[in-house]
Amino acid sequence: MLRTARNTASAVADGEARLPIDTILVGDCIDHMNALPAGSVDLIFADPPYNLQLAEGLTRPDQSKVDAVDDDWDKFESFAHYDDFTRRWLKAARRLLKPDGAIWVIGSYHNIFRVGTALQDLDYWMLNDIVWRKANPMPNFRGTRFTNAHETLIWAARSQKSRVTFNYEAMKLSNDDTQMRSDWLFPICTGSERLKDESDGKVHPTQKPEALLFRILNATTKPGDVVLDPFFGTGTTGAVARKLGRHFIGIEREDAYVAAALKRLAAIKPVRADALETTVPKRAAPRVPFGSLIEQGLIAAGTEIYDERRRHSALVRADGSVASGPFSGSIHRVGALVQGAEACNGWTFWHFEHEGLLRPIDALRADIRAQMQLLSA
Amino acid sequence: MLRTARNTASAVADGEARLPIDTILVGDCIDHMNALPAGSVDLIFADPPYNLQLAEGLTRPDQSKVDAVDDDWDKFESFAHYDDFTRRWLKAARRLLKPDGAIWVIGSYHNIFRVGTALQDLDYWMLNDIVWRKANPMPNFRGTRFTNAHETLIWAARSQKSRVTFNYEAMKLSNDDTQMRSDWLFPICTGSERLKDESDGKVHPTQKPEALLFRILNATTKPGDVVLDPFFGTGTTGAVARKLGRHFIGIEREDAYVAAALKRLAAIKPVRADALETTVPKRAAPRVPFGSLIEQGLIAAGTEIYDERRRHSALVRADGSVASGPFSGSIHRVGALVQGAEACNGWTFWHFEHEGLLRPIDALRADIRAQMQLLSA
DNA sequence: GGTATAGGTGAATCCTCGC
DNA sequence: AGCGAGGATTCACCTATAC
Repeated sequence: MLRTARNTASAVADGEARLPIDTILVGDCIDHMNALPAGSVDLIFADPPYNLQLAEGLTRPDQSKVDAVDDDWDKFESFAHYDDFTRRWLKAARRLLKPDGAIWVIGSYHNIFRVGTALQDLDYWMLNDIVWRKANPMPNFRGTRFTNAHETLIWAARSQKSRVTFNYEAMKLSNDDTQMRSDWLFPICTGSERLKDESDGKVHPTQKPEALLFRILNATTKPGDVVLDPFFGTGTTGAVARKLGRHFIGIEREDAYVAAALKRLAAIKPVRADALETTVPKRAAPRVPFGSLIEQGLIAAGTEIYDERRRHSALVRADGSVASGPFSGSIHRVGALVQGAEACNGWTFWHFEHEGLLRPIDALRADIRAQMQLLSA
Repeated sequence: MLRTARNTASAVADGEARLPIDTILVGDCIDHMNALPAGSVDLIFADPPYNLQLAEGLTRPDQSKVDAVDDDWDKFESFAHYDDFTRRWLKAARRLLKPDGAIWVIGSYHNIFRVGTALQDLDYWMLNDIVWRKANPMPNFRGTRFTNAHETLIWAARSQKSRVTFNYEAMKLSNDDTQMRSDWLFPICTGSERLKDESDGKVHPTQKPEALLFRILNATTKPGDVVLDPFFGTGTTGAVARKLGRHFIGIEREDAYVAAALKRLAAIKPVRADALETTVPKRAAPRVPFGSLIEQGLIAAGTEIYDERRRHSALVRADGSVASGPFSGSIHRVGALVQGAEACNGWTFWHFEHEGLLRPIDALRADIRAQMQLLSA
């Protein structure tokens, strides 16, 4: 029997009539996932039990006891049991994903290799492994190993042919205009962000920082997407999803975590809608054929166009093709041919003369797109 | 039939009468390992094929072709075949290790999860996973994923009860007196260190940097130890072992690699024991991209920011971009656009309001850096 | 002889749409 | 489904050449 805790009046969209959006489902994650409709979820974030094999009673050099993860939910009899559990929840998760859906799983060296192998065996398609470098990891108190200063995340598509969401431009521009790398630096979750119980202890032993989820959801979901977290804990995924205008479905077994998550989620304020807007990336911008530049008089048939260094030139013809020596065809084809290259982006390769300077013809396309924007507004 | 290439007159120690020390064994690594005496090796370093499964023909944005790893030795029919190969060589390797011996294996997300699972299944005992962060990785040319900027190493003991060598003090000393962490930063192998053939091409497609092996051997072997490398390639492990006064046994199948390794090893001069200390680069201030200020809650999405004289303003958006009138993009890009300038340092140009006063957003970056410094101290 | 510019390159599972 | 065409995409190094 499944119990459902609903924390908000949920706006249920068409076609998602049975999807318990912005809700925590209380109980076993495999049972709950199997009861949800197939192909209904955009992204899954999972922070499964790590199967830590800790010896009893780790103490710090000052003899104080380390509050280790020793909860029952992290206990498995063997790798075989852990693998069985892992494969069952990953299989249930895959059924829930839309064809272009993706999954994130976080883990440590105790379990991430089992998870990665299972993902590959279940025909997920690996996209990246990401390293969360902890700014403030727990030191290795015994001085017997390297400080365990990172955790590993796997980002995988539902299948090899899935065309997953990746907000490349957002990642790049938020990273001082260079590509976001696979190694991320964040502090662990401490201070006021860390949920405390009545006796001021941690509510959850492995609460993840919101910054981590912020980057994940920003990078691999769109506003309005549905994000499922089968190991919801105290609801970090839900909290960030709400802030970012995404929907969540949480599944959690422990009542104490559910209670803490509900309280936390009730206090979340979504960010302003206009702060969720993103720059339209070039690849999502409407297609503008070169011919329409000529039709609209932005460039005249008979004009000569050049590459940046004037090593090549071509003649713009009335039918939207260009000609250069023995070659003629599209701006792309001719750009490739004159260079002896396989391919070429004619929009950035070719330039026209304007007040003695060369400007890429892509600037004219941008003018047309701006004009289209105005007209449709 | 096994062939043996011996590059030096080897000093054979007592009890190691049959151990081909400081030698390259030419041929299949599993055959060779099975022919060596059990329990005779202190450490194994292995850089096995990664099973990359690359598609045809990746080009850079400038249309130049990427010289991919397409060697036959990296081709496997399926994960099952790769697993079978992995388990066979790891089993042979384990037989060779002394009771307190250990192994290092390096890989990428294509193979490292298979390797890690196999290690655990074969009763190796995992000690750390280590992340080699590449200072200069190849970018993601298509803008479809995060830059694959690291590789993963696993350090594992022969068994749970092995008492492995770990030179904790040496690591701490060489790391500004703080514990060495599990994330290591090194450049990839380029320049004069990279072995070139007659036509100036690379001899081996995946030559590892000596700095990586330096740290590994410094951390987990003692002078005089025997280090086996079953995928010897052009002999980085052997070169560093000799420099550090350790013995090596290399196994390699490809004659071209063996020839290059022999030539390389012949030129190695072991350094004096007292000169083994490595110089440690000063830790640079961590780069803090604007997006991480939002992720970490130092500035909220939806906040307005201004230039010093409030002539311009912009909206901070959740994805790390800012928007001002018709412009949106990075803090730098939009700073330039609103001024009509070519470039702009957004960190000093944009300000936020704090108790009625404008403070540059650069102050928030300084806060994050100070916080990270504190946390890691 | 330094300095500026140009060119090359690295373990990479690297596109999308319409016919 | 496969195919062809449009057109999107790069960072930190290194070396060589030109002044």
